[in-house]
Amino acid sequence: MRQGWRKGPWTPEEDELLKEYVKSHGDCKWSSVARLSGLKRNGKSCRLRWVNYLRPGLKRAPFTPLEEGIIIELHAIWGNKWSTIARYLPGRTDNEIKNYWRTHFKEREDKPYRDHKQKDKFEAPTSDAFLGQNKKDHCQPDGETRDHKMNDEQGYDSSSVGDQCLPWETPYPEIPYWPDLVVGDDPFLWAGGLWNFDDDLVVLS
DNA sequence: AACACGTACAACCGCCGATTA
DNA sequence: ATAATCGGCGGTTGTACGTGT
Repeated sequence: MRQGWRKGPWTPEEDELLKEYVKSHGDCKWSSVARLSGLKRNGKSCRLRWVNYLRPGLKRAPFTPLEEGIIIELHAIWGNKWSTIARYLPGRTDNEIKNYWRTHFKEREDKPYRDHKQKDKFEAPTSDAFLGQNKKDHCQPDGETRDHKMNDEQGYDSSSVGDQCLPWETPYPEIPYWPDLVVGDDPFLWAGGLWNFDDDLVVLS
């Protein structure tokens, strides 16, 4: 392994270098980023910085109650499949959702409502509020939530869309599913052209 | 005002699967 | 067939900032 990679917080100069690199080479080939961009960061660090911070279309705004509801529901289905959950929340990264879950819900999962200061805040709307009545139609017949450690045998059909782990049936047809290869970095989608959580869910016709 | 504590978030680490030589 | 490399993912840590005492 190559020694001497820089670590720690990114500087604005490094961000600019990385943006320039992605502009000219695309957001791939992270292994060559150090050689081609002049950055003293390894590929993984560059990829992480790009995906979680620099990528166009990231919201970087507080989670809305609607987004909270989506996270709660999808986590109940998929568990800690943060990247999968993130595909349903354009403009949000898996890291962002993971952090949000840990700070807002994980403690309560262990000790419900322990945090008196957050109790009221936790009254997040259930997805019923925005998913309508047919939620159960797309869950397990007995209404059980699936094991959080669901694996391929239990439900993923990873053959459907390349490496995208689609559930064997989309749990919520009301929520457009956005695998990366569909959404990509389309500024229109990421900018909320189809999604506007500040108001209401805009469903594709 | 100073300190302690809690929260939020950026970033790193280790593992795993896919790809390539 | 297999070892090396790479990209992606989830878990964890470090720290800046806010809030309470």
